This record gives sequence, C-alpha cells and structure tokens, in this order.
Amino acid sequence: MPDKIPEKVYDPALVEQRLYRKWEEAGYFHAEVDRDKTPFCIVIPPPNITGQLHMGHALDNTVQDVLVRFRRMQGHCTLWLPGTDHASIATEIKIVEQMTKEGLTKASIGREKFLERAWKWRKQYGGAIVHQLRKLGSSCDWQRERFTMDEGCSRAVVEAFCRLYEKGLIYRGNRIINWCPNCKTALSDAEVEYEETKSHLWRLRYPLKDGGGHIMVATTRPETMLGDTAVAVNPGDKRYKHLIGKTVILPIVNREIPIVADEYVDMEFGTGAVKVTPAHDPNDFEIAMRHGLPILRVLEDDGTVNAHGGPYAGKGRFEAREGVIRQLEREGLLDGIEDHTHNVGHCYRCGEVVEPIISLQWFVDMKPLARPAIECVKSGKTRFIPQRFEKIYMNWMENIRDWCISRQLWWGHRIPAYYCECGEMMIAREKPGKCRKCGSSNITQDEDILDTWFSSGLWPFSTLGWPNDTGELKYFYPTSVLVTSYDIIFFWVARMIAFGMEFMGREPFKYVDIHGLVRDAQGRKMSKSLDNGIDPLEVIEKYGADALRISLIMGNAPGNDMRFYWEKTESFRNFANKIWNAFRFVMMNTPEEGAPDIDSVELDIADKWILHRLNTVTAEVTENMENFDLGLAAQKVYDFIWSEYCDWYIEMAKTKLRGEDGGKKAAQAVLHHVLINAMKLLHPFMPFITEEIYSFIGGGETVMLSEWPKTEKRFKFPEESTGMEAAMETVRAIRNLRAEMNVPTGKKTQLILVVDGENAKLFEKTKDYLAALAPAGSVSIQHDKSGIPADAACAVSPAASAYIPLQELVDVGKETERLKKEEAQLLLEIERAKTKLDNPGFIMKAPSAVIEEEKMKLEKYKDMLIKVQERLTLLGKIK
RNA sequence: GGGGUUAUAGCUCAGCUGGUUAGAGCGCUACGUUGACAUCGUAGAGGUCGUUGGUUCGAUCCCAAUUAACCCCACCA
Repeated sequence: MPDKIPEKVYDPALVEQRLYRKWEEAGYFHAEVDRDKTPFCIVIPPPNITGQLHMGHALDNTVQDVLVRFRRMQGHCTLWLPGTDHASIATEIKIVEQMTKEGLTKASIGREKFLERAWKWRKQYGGAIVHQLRKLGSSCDWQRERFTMDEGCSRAVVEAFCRLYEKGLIYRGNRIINWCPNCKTALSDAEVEYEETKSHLWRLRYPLKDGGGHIMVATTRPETMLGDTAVAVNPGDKRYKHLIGKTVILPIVNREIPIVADEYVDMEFGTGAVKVTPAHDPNDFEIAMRHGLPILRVLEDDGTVNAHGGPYAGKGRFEAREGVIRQLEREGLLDGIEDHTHNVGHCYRCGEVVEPIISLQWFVDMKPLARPAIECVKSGKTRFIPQRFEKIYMNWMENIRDWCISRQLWWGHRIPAYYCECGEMMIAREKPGKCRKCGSSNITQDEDILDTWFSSGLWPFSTLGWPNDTGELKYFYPTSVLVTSYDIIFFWVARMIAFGMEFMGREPFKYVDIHGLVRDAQGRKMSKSLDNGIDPLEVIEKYGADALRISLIMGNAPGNDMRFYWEKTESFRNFANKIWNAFRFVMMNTPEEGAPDIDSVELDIADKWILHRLNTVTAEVTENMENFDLGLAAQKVYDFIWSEYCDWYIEMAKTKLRGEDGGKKAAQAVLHHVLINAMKLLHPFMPFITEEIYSFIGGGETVMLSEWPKTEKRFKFPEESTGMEAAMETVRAIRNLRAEMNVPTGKKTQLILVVDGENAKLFEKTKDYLAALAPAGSVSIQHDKSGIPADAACAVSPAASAYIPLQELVDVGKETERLKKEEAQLLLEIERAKTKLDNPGFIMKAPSAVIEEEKMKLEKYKDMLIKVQERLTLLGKIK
C-alpha cells in the first residue's frame, strides 16, 4: 500500500504519459507467435504520413485498442500491427505546395531530387501521427511498425503486380479515364467525387453539308465540340431518320463529320441528337468504337485546348467554353440555353473538376478478382459489423469495373514495366539487364507509379511478411478484425478482400467492424474549410485520453455517425474523477497489510449482492465485447461502477467499516475485490486510470496483462441479491417520501417496516443498511401493522411498506395527495396487467415464464394498492 | 434512376434475438457541505418511441406504405 492517500482530484496529465512509457518499455504491446495461444490480430488502417491526428483517427484507433486490450486480457496472442501509408497523391500535393512556396516546381528539380525531398518529408512528418496515436493509449506493437513504401511492402507490390500481369489481369490500354488537370494524373473511378451542380444545357446547331438546314445537338460541355467526330441519333427516331448517313460541318473548326445511328441515344433527352466526342466522354468513346469513328483529343494534360481546337488552342477549358458559346451565338448556331443540373466530377484530393480523357494507362481487370471477393462475404468468411454494410459492398463489387491503377505522379511505387528501345515491354520483379527480344541494354522503366490504394490493398499480408511465407503470416493471417469507417469500404476494404483472396487464397480478416464519422456539435462533417475540426490532442490535454476514449465509444451504436460535444467528454472526465475517489475511499479503508482475502471473510447480504452483480455484469460485458457492441459494454461497466458500486455498495460498506468485527474485514475484502475487477472490465475503455488504480491497490504489475474477469460460481447469490434489491427499492421509496414531505436528511426518524414472512428474513439482514441509507434512527421489522401510528407517513414498495411516524411533521393533505398519485399509478398498472392476463390468446400462446411474471406483477401491484388505500382511509379519518 | 441510414425526454443518443412501469448523459426544478468525490449526493419534472396500416396473444423493436432529413452508388449528352 502506498503511504499516502492520493490527491482528491484525478489529474490524467500526471499519469498517462508515465504509464504509456511503462507499458512500452516493458514490451507489453509486443507479440511473438505463440502456438499455445489463439491469435488475435488487427492491422491498423495506416494513417497518411501527411496527416495530423483527427477525431476520425481517434475513434478508429480507440475501437481497435478496446478490442485489442480485451483480447489480450482474455489470453489471446494479440498483435496490433501499426504503420503508415505513403499516400501517394495526398503527399505529393503537399510537397508540391511546399515547393511552390519556395518557387520550385517538379519539372525544375526533377524526379530524383523530388523523391529525395519526399523521403525527407516522410522522415520529418511521418512519425508525428504515430506519436499522436501513443497519446491515445494505443497498444500497438511498435516494434513491428511498417510503412507502405518500406522494402518489404514495396517488394509485395511488385510481386502482386507481376502475378496479376502474368495471369492476364493487368493490362495497359487506351481508355477513357478521369483526369485531374491540377494533379496532372489519372484517377480511378473511386477517386472522383460527384457533386450536383447547377449549369446549363446548350443547344447547338450543326449545319448539314448539303445545305439542307441544321441538326441540333445538346451539350453540357460545349467546348468539347472541338473534338466531335460525329453526331449520333437513335435509329428509331423518325425526326432524324432521313439524316442518318449525312454529313455535317462542325462549326468553328469546319470539320466534316457524319451523322450515325446508335441505340445509346435517348430520343427523349435534349434534342435527341448527340454530339460525339470520343476522346472526352466514355459513352461517346463506346459509340466511336462501334462506328469506327476517329478519336480526337482536344485537351492537354493541364486542361488547355490543344492544336485541334483551332482558334481556342492554348486556352483553358473553361475559357474555351465561354469562347465557343459566344462564337456560336455570333454565328447564329446557338439555338438556346436551358438550366440544367447535373453531376460534375471532382478530384477527391484537390477538388478540381476532373475531365474524362482518353489516355494510355494501366488497368486491373477486376471482374475475376471480384468473384471470390463476393463469395468471401456471401459465405460469411468475412462479416461486416453492422451487417447492412455487406449490401453496400456487394452492390459495388457486383458492378465493378476495371481499375485504373497508373498515376502520373512520382511519389509511390513505380510500375515494374520496362521498355526496350526496340519497343519490347517487359514486366519484371527486377529491372532486366537486357532486352529479352533484341538483347539491348537500353531499357527504361515506366514513368508512372501505382495508385496508392494498390499497396494498401496488400496491407493485411504484406505487413506480415508476404510474399515470404513467414511464421507471422501463417499464424496471424487471416487477421481477426479490420476496423474502419464506412467511407473507405470501396477504396480499401473491397480491394483488400479481393487481393487477399487472390494472393493468399483466404479472406484477409474475419470481421470488418465499421464505425461512422465523428461530426461537430451541429452534425456537420469536420473539415478544414469549415474550420470546425476538434483536435483530439487538445481534448486529451484538457480531459485526458481516457475521457476522450470512452466518450467516443459510449452512447453510440456500430456504424452510426456521432457528434462530438465537449460537455460529453467533460462528463467522462467527471466519471474518471468519480472512480478516482472511489479508489481513494478504498485506500483509506484498507489496512496497511493489504485487503483481506475474499475467501477468508464472512460475506453478508450487501457483499453478496455486489458480488452477484459483478458476476452478472462481467458476463454481459464480455458478451457485448465479443459481439462488437462496445457502446453497450462501456455503458454497463459505467453504470455498474457509478450506480451500483459507488452509489450503493460504498455507502453500505461505510456502516460496516465503522465497526470492528468481521463485517469490516468483509467490506474491505469486497471493496477491494470488486474494484480490481471493475478496473479490469473498464481497462479496454479507460486504460490509464484503470492501470494506475490497479497497480496501486496491489492488483499486480499491470492490469493490461491481467486475466479478464470471469463469472464465478461461488459468487452467485440470486436470492440475497433479490433481497438486497428489494431493500434498496424500499430505501428509494422512503427517500422519495422524505423528499416530498420535506423531511430534512439530518432528521433521524423512526422506521417501521411491514414485510411478509418470507421477505422478512432477508429484510432483517438489511436492517443496518436501511437505517443508514433511508436514513432512519431506528428500524423495526414486523409482520403486521399493529402499533403503527395512524398519522405515520407511508412508503409502499413492492416488498415492503415503510412507515415513518412523523408526529406533527406530517401534512395530512400533502400525504393524501401523494398517496392518491401513487394509487392512480397502481390502478393503471393493474389495469394493464389484468387486460393482458384476461386475454385468452395471451394465456394460450405466451411462454409460461412470461405469464408467470405478469401474474406476479399483478399480485404485487394489487398488494401495493391495498396498502396505499388503507393508508388513504386512515388519513381520511384523521381529517 | 438504384440502394442505404436516421426519425425515441428541451439537446445528443442507447435500447443487444418482440413481453421493461421505455433508459443514459447534458440541461432543468427542489433539497443537501463534520471525512471517497460539489468534476458530488438525494429526490423530481419531462416521451401517445415520425404518421398510417399489417403480422402477432403482445410491436419502440418485424412487414408494407407514407412524410421528413441525410448519405452512397449510377456514363443520359
């Protein structure tokens, strides 16, 4: 036992850092393969090296840490594998921004210097977020920390690429892709965010070559007309039937283009005639393929119009749009403008409007990979929590399209494709020394790098050593749970499952535990532009990591978004303080030689009640944790500690601690035992304070590695527990009565309980507690009402009627009113129960236990009603 | 166009396989300071569980429709 009682107010700042260091130095977080134990493994969603810890990370990592700490205590061989993501495009943007400030550009410094800079950046900032995770209490195995561009992960990327290529699942081709003119790279479909935008639909007139008038087309992007190579109409469209096969003169650039018939065209929309720009629209591209139309690209990589754009060459795409519209108007070829709302794609990193552009890129043929990935979830090998996210996943997977994986960026894994001067292309794990075709050694590597999500997709096994067949891989794969928010199911989860099935032949994780977003107090997404983000580190500084953690967990169901309130965290700071003071109380009342052994003392009804409750709570919490209902689990531990242990048991214990008999020893033992176990149950949620208390009160070296509580048969006391609860119910009724009758707490009254024979025995055992808690100067228990003053106030509870002779204190009118209210309440309940029991259907079909319960309720209420009415009669006489 | 989520106390949310006198935190009201804690205690007010049907002996919970808010996906120019 420490020699002095701790401060009255718990200060997390004094504790958290010290304990984290203790854990880390002791190696508690580290896991080695242990064949005697069940593995439990979580790989962290690697935060971007550019990142600062935000509330999303705080939530995500708290959930993981809760699961990990729980399983570790349960005796699993528990590995939480941390790491960071190079975040290709996000990081590159930041570096370019930084360079711009210095007046530098990528082109000016070149690839090599740029990469040097990027690695420097990684070294400088990459560790920040990882250190911030430590502040949260994350029990990651830092010895195993990985990085998506470290040697092993990079090797995995090359290996994966080569294997997919060898299987024919990766190909290079000219396709319409999403192009970000700002980042100057291709993007995958998933990386485009569509935003509904109010714009216009312009109707343009294209003159027919034969001078027979015009054909009218409608477009939302007039500038693309510069690249039109046809006009398409529906073959069944009577309006245009006679025009099919004719030629029109494309205005401005004066190119002759045909009118073709294609089923794709919707006769109802716009004018029913579509201008076809194969190089800048995926549908038009398809039409062009079907009709053998030329493909004419008119936009450069930076979004400016190229030489094909005639007078608009060199102009920006939006400037060109304005110009084209004005010119057509001048020439009388603009037929009209309608308001039109449509979805415009934006780059998910920089927000720039993306441009569909034909481009030579690398793609993964996803359909063959999707099939096993679908099967994996369908068969339940991987389960989503909550389950509804499976639908979202399925829907996406079933409609999956090829994945554009090449990026025209520098920071990332370079594509392992090599080109000889002779034109031969080689895909290889190492750069080939010589061309396999011509023998030349003039070989260059593809300039492009891979989508950052390609390496993320391999994360669950690349971090465990793949492609090597390591012991870790064998032991920890498939990992147990993946914790992430719903917004990256497509980017990440889906690809991990697809790759896991492909390369490992097994699901990457058994469960995907999905949580929502942390929003601000008004329910808005936290964002830089709104500047409404809350810094978790600031919260930790103010209220402690424990308070932050549990406020992110409690009161929230899996998959749902939540709002962050300072007040909420404050209330958990208060909870920490409450626990701290309960701990102080236990300390103050524990003898120097330590608390007596729980098995050496004689337990009374209060002891048995709290031990029984501990048992029950332990079972429930364990089950909730196993089902990922962390919010419920936390709630139960919270309620147990505050409402049962603190509010009731400690108060009961006080009466025993004042004495010097066996009761005192029992109280000491039970206070200690329950506190230790409560700390264990709470530890996953609030690791710091629980560790501090646990080690202080002699729980052992660390609560982290202590055994998760189990229900214990020897502490099952259903009868005593029920008895105690009945007494507590009576106490509440008495307190209520005292409050309503304005009896001051200091006033020690006499208390007479009328209890029937069976309960009387149990109540007899709670007498001292009743006296202390009601409170009452004296308590007597009897079977009938003999000798009770007519003007006593009466509190009726299910198991007992409590009479308090108040002499002049009682206000008959007020007491009558109070009892009338109770009477009405009871009548209502009786009515409800009666209706139920009178229902033949209920009697016939409801389970007997439910019927029995209802019958007992009815009896109880009837009984209480009689007592209340008796009092009312008596009071009536007094009047 | 398709899919999904949410709707429960003044506010923010729980309510786990249908049976509870529907809960918590914050806020509110009244009372309370001789030793665990005012970052506290005791008691209380406050909800026809969005609306309408249905299934069921029984629905906050299951089904359908409806209203409202939000989200995701989708190549209609």
